[in-house]
Amino acid sequence: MQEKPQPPVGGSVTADDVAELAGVSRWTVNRAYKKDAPISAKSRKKVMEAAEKLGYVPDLLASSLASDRSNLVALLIDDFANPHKLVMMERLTRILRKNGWDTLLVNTISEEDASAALLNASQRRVDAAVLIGTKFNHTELETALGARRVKKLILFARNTAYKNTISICCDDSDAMTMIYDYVVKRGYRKPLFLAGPQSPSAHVLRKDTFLKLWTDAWGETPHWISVPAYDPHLAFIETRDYLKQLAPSDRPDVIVCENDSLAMGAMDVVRYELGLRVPEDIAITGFDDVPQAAGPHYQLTTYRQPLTDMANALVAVLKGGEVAEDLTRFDGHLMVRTSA
Amino acid sequence: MQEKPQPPVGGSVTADDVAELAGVSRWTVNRAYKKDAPISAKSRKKVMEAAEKLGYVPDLLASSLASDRSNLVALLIDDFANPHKLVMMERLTRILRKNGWDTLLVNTISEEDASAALLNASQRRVDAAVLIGTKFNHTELETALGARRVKKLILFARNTAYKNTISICCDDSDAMTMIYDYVVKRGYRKPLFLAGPQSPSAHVLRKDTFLKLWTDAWGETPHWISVPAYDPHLAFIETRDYLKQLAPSDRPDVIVCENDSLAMGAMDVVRYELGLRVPEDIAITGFDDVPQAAGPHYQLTTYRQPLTDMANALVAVLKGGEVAEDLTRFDGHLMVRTSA
DNA sequence: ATATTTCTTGCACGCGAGTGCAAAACACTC
DNA sequence: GAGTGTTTTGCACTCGCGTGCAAGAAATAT
Repeated sequence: MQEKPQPPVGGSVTADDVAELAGVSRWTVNRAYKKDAPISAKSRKKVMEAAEKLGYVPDLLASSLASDRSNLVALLIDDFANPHKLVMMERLTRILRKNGWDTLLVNTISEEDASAALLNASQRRVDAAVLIGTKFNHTELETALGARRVKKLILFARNTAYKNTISICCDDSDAMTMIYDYVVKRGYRKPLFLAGPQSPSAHVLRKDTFLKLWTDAWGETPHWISVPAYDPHLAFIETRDYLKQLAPSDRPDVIVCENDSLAMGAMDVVRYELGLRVPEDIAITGFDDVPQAAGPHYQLTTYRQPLTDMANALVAVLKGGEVAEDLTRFDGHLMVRTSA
Repeated sequence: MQEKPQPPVGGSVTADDVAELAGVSRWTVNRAYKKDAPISAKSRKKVMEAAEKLGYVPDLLASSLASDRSNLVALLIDDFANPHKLVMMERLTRILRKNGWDTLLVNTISEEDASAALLNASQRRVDAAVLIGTKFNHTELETALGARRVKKLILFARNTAYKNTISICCDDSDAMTMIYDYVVKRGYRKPLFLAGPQSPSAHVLRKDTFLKLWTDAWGETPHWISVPAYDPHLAFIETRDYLKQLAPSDRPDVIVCENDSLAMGAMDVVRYELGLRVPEDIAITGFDDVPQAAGPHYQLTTYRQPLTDMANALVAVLKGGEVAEDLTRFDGHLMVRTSA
């Protein structure tokens, strides 16, 4: 029923139409839209007025095709259970948009679809693929680069040794060292490390750093368990199963988590399954500083990454210059709250 | 440094290349990729082999340009504080992708950027714009339709009386009636309604329905307050300010919230600011059934919308057929948990 | 074997704009 | 006002593929 939009004329207005009305050539019309193009103020004005009158907007599809620059970025996510992703998406889309890029949201949850989705994105000639997922594997990356149209592959908030890839993240080992120092300073001595999926990808660095620091300083390696996804609910299950089979005297006095998503699940276990207090009985630390972490319930001591700076760095990379600084060493803050 | 991908030849493989290698014309190559196109099995096979060998993938940009069908949908969001959005995004992207559509994520948080973002999306000739935001205003919609390239405007999980717009949502008034019935059945008699922004858009229907039902049945209109965004933290603040100035005897016995995002904020107030118990002192209901609502902490009684069905309906609309059924009357379930 | 019908294939033209260069228009100097 | 330099403008060609139609090949009928 609502089948007839197109209040103006049928079809869309092209640069030719504008050119005719403005009494110039089509190329001049296009120039009018290009920042610092060789065009006189007068004819730009004529063009803009004509464009306004006709409701003309340049067609990005045609433009991308002709120029081989799509101003499109694919954002690949496989982890919609982690609220931090929402924060990242908001920040990234906003900052990318401000700089002229649009964002293609690609859901790579199911393994099979992942490479298909990536391929599909590449068919749109995205200027870059940004991964903020967790489980990406190397063959997937190969696929991405294999499809020649993905010009840049960027891991956001993740580090990796994989070549041909640009990583924008903070220094996990510095960050984890801060957490370690804090935990030790507060007097905790029986830590449990709660890790995410043990894929060959990024986060393991956090675990490894913490375990190594602890082992070097105290002579014994802390226990640790792994959760197959950064999902609070899965973290809840794994942590519960682990803690419940432990004698009370063997319980940790602090659970250091790879991120907030896991920390929230762990805290729920401590309180609702074990009936213990946080931090008096068991303290908890996270990573990411999701919005909920600041709420009265969790009050999570965690680490906040400088997302805005990182997003701006992403823009810089997209703009193409060789970026001088090291993009894997951003510094964040330790947010101290009451959970530890 | 990682500046030379393109393992194969420089530039990308086009249908012409494939055609040459396969010994057919370019058009036959394209036909090979088109479901039920007039082409012999033999030549399709030849083409596919050649394509495989060269690593050819059809260019969607060129295709969209030529066919005026982008298979792109713009997803507009202005509310990244509500965890339910993450669920929606996951569901929508997955189902859209399965049906051949890609998703452009457009952040419309800042009012100024909103119409610019929308315009920008329209320049990519999206097949439709799907709004899952909250504060969209009518002028924005006008802008969207004004840019002739937005062919369809769809409100997802929101109802509206606005013409030229397709709404896919569940029947808010049925849903709210279920909640009302439940609340009454459980014996609550002093409700407070916690509403979101009072824009001329959708959700007010939930508030209006509840207030009307209550007023009709009990002769007096419940108190209600409004939060300027569906943000748990803002809900916390508003609810706290309201409840704290109330004499204990005037406190509600149940807080009916427009959605879970608000409900979580409200519950935190009840517990951590008032030091009361949920549901014994004050019960709480939500709407949406976000993942956290099922966690041990909130255990929120809420209403779950049939997102998958709704997403499939969206696909049906995109596929263009006049959809017979009423798209504004999906039915969800009341998820009864311990919060009320 | 010839006439028909049906399936395949090739092609001209178009989608809407970008690029680099050459011609045209304007400015300025002496 | 001719000569030189600079700014503007126009144009041919290209990007990779879709559409509709007409010619060619293959299959069926007579």
